Amino acid sequence: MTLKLYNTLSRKKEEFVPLQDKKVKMYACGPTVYSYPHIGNYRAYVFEDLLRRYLEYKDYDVTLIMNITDVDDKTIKASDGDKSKLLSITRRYEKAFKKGLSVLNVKNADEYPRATETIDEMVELIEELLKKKYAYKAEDGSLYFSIDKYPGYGKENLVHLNPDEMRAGERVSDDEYDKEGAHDFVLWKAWKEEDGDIYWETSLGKGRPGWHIECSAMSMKYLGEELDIHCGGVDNIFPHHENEIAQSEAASGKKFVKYWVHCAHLIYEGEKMSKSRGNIILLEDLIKKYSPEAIRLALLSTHYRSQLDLTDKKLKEAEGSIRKITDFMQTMERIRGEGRFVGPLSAGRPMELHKEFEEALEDDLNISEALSALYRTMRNANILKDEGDIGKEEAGQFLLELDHMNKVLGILPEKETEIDQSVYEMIRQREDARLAKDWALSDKIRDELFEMGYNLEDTPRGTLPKRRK
RNA sequence: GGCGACGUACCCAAAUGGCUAAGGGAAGGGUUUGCAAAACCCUCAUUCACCGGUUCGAAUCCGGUCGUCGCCUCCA
Repeated sequence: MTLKLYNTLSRKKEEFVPLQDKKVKMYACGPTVYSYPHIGNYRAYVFEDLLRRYLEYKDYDVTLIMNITDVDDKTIKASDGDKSKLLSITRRYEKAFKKGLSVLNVKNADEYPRATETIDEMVELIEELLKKKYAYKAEDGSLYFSIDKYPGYGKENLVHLNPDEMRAGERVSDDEYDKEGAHDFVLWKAWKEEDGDIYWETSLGKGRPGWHIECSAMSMKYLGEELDIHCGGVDNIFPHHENEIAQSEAASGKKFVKYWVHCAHLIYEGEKMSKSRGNIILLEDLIKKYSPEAIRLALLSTHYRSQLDLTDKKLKEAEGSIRKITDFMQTMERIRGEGRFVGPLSAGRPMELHKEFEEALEDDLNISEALSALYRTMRNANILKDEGDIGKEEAGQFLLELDHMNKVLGILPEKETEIDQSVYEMIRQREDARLAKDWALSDKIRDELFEMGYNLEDTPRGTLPKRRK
């Protein structure tokens, strides 16, 4: 089986074949740390995590790099041109960002390089572009990339725009006034008074890097001049990624990225999140009402290339699904550990449904089909359970199936905590009471266990305790 | 104006030329159970925004119409 991914470059699904046998060099655009990340930002990171986990599931050796943009117009504005304030602000939001990733069970990238710590590499790259005449210095000392020198710009790569027909100038900011070409983009921004003490003295002059150059410099630093996968939100396609291609390929003379993979946006309750609407939703807001697993599942359960409308209803549904899955897992755990579930079994072995799960994900990460395979796996097992026709071995196999799928989905706890022996003792007492038809005592014990945090499930082969969430 | 995506049941959401249009949720009915919870079973789109066309055959391809949305130098 081969994974197929939709490549923005070709606008088609393509078979994924890494540049070098089983190694995957993956780069994901990270956050600009000037405020708390909202739930829409996390959708992209959760999607990237799904892709990364699936590649690892397929035994690829993935190296993932994610940048932290800790100096740009917004961060400088937020820190009033005070370098130490810049540091404290960006570190605070970087920390919040990483905390959110861990809450959502997003696996760590191999490196999170910061822009402010990659200045040398960026300068080096810009020097190379100057040498090759792709870059020029404007009157104010800023350096720009000249797209006239790079004929494929906007035509052959990610976007199909005609630079002459673009509505240039509508939102040209004041610090871009002396570019030679209307669409040239800045590589290095010369120092201005409002930048205060936020600047670097380099061979390029006193100033700071432009935004686009950091991703090129960082990816080259950690992954080399050619990458397998570069991902980010669809909004980055133009101009950010188009610019990255231009500057990287101009400097290296090599094809920068083999597969560009972009994630669609998230809207909330049918509306785009924006400051003016006042509907920016932070992870910490949602966490008050929903479990991290449910939030992760809700973010995951719409295909990454479709716009996701996150709603309260959807989150509640996801919460129910998580309960259903964890409940199932616990049932199987108990059966696996329960002595009475041994004996001759007539039904067939568990189906290898993780194969169907895999086949679904092979097709550009078709998550709906994949989740469908998960639900069908659970139903197969539950049918056997209801018929009392499941034993320790089968339960163990179903758990293995579940574990396979969860390696990719990341929506279940890694390991189940032990159930205290006293719980089993109480269950035995309740079973005695039930045999004696002492329903009052039986129900009293059940209530006590409920208070202790357990639901009971009576099956043909005995009672199973399940931890309440 | 240019580039692009989408419109499938009450809701969410797959299937992209061919067996009965996945799966989940909600709803109704039932089985099981001392009761409960959970689970399981049944029902829930002769039809895929609309109109034409191509084809033996279309939700899927082509043309048009209507509607929603994204991008066109802040953005995940």
